[in-house]
Amino acid sequence: MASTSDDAVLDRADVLCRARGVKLTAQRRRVLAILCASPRPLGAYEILDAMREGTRTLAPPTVYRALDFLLEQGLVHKLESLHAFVGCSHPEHPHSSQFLICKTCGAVAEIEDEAIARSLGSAASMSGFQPQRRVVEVIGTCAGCAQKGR
Amino acid sequence: MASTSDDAVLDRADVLCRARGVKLTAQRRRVLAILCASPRPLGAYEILDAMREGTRTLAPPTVYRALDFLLEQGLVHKLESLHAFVGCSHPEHPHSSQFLICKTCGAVAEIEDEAIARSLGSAASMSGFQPQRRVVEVIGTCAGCAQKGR
DNA sequence: AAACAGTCGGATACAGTATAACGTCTCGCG
DNA sequence: CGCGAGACGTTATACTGTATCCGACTGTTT
Repeated sequence: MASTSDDAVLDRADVLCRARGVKLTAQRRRVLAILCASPRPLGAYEILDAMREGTRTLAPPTVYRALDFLLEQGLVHKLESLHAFVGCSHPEHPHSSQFLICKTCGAVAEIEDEAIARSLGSAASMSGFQPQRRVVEVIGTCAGCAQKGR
Repeated sequence: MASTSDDAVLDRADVLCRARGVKLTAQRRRVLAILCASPRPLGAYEILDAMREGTRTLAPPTVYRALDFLLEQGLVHKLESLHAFVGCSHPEHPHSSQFLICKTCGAVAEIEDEAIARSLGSAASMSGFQPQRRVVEVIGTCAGCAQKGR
């Protein structure tokens, strides 16, 4: 189910890539579209299956290459604790975000919390460490599932 | 190279497990010893190889079972971004710690930063999210490698 | 001692995740 | 046109993790 907001995301991605001088090819756009249309993170092989809809015959490297590109461009994120991928909710500015992952319903909320970013940064600089990539994932129960659960 | 401090860690682990009424069996102790003796995180199959030294014939489940136990007891941590494991540097108290991972030399520093824990906690509670597990890994360049690098 | 329950671990097989290596095609450019 | 770079197809394979079944050991109960 591709909603209008998904189309909007894709259009924004087009604009971004053009501005950056990189190519959002058909395959890459397709992977992004599939991720945006999903309410939950998808594994690479789930994406692969989705792309095969309609008799296409594709192999894993195709998906991984597209994902590599999208990750580089900040258009998708990888959830390390799930081995899965999500579309980024605000790809315009470079950012390092954090994720709240509900293990009950599988939903993932991407947050961008300044306090977390700051405390991470200062902890790193205290050790003279130069951060390049930040993985921040909190696994637990979302508000909705906590409600139902009790 | 099992240093004296490694032995100390193992002894502390013995005491901890006894106090908790769980068994640090020979296999589990062995896995912990291998992890503690390594200056860098090890993958499950690297641990497996290390355990095979001396003609023993072992299969993956043996290592994964031991790792599950050690993870539950907080004696080792898993680094999601590396698919690898490290010995915990302070297993006495339950804790959620954070990791600085140098992609140049492979060294990992485990830190326990109150500010990070607090900001994570407050971001979660703002969404009504109940955290169970926290994955915080910063990938970058450690002080030593940054020195040499330039 | 015999029977039993529970835990640990050996062994085989397999599922899921990711990449290496090589070939082809296309496009932009000199 | 000829060339180089990038994107993609294809095959094979490596790496990570689990399911399942079974045997060995321990401690307990009768």
